[in-house]
Amino acid sequence: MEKEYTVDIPAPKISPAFLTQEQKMAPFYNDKDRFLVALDCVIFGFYEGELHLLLLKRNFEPAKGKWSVMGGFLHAGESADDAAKRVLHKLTGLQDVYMEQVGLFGEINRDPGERVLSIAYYALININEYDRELVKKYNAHWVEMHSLPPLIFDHHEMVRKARKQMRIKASTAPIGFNLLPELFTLSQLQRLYEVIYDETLDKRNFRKRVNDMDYIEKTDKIDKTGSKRGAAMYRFNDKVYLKDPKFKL
Amino acid sequence: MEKEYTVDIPAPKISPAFLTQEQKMAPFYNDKDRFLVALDCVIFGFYEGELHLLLLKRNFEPAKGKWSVMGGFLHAGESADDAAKRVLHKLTGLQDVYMEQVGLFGEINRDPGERVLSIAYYALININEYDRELVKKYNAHWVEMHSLPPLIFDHHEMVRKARKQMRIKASTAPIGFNLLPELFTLSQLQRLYEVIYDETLDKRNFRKRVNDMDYIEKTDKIDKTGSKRGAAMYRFNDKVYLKDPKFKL
DNA sequence: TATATAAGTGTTATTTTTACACCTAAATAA
DNA sequence: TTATTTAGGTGTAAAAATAACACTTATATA
Repeated sequence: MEKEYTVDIPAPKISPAFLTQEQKMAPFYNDKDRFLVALDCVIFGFYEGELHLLLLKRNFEPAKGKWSVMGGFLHAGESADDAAKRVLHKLTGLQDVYMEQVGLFGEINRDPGERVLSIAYYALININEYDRELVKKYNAHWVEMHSLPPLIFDHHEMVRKARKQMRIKASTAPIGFNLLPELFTLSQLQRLYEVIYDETLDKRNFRKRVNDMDYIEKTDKIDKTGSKRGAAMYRFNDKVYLKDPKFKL
Repeated sequence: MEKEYTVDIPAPKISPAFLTQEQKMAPFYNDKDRFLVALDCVIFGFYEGELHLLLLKRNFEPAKGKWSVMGGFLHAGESADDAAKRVLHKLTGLQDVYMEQVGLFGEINRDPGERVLSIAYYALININEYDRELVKKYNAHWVEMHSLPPLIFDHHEMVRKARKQMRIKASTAPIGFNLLPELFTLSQLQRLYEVIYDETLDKRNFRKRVNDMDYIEKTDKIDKTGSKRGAAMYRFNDKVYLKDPKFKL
């Protein structure tokens, strides 16, 4: 009568939801391994015409001088996405930031201390808006993508994957605007896409394509900081974009 | 003197590797939550001109009649990728199968029983080669992609994401061949890409492009099963492909 | 008022993609 | 034996997308 619940049931996986209380208590189900799970967040920023990462430098032993991306541990009461948001907020003070999961990193010895799984995310932030006090507190610094220092563990691999995923996404979805201030010039936008794709773009062809996107709106503001002549400032209008969400740059 | 190791150290995450033994023992570090972690594998197969999924049907309570993808729990001694291979092997008897991680699913209540994180993978298998006895034992069946039954938990979301990722990957990497027998006709190949993209393709344009790919080699074998006339059989040559790995269909 | 600097603007050539219809080989039916 | 049926196999031209390319303009500063 209890027999139908023995371990001979030909079910490849028994979710806890499908277990009786007896089963949950039984040794067979109790011996499932449990894991520490971390979140690691690759934070992209754009300034002075270059892509940067916000990295933490350890100024104490051990591993003094090594760098890492911002991380934290997953808590029992929060989803993975929420935990990633918490970790990002802890360092930058920012909320409602564009984030995407990169994937789970699960090599046994990726953390040489104890086994820790890590869920990597990337975030795109506007470099003008983060909390500089917090960043100072964590000894974090903006580092140019092209001259990254040695990173701990598999953080280089995370960065590499995040960078690739970001590039692919940025080509078909208007996520790049998260890296810019609300108002930007076309030269800034072009330079942003040049560093995202890591290739130069033709100015006239670029502007032609931008011109066809109704949701990139010219404002009457002029930016005088970048040139003597001054450049028209533009804005991304997400309401207009959502009416016909097509993007290709 | 012990002071530098207190929890006031301004480090956002302390990896176990960076902890002293004292720290690991301390309550602050011991209270990190640990999680059950599952692997779920979305298995694609191609036959009778349609994409199929290998799904498990529960023929016992609870949730009798509901379906799921193949899954299993992560063990302490294996990497996530290895665990995914183990899970796939357990159901199909196959090794060295093309697999890709889809991502981590981490909503708190995704499993209504107890919290379980799940790392989703997808696999592409040649439908002629799996172990039918094992599949029968697990009560698994091939189900057509266009008429999927209700699935447990967030498995529909996993399938959706796996499907999308597979489609994108298949357009720029020669992964589709994993779904075909070693020798195949151009009609079979075209039909495969039609179901992957979910759109019809022009026969002449398709063959023109295939013809430009030196690593899709014509053999002297003729397939007589699909037509009266018989069709030339082709083979994917990965050695040739790797000399100049470009693919676009 | 001359100079330096980034902003701004159209046209043409090239490449890529799409559209499109008939003949062929072999099995099967008449 | 001949006709019919069926999937296999083949090339060209139009259309669309992409890439190449150079000069004028507005303004601050020398």
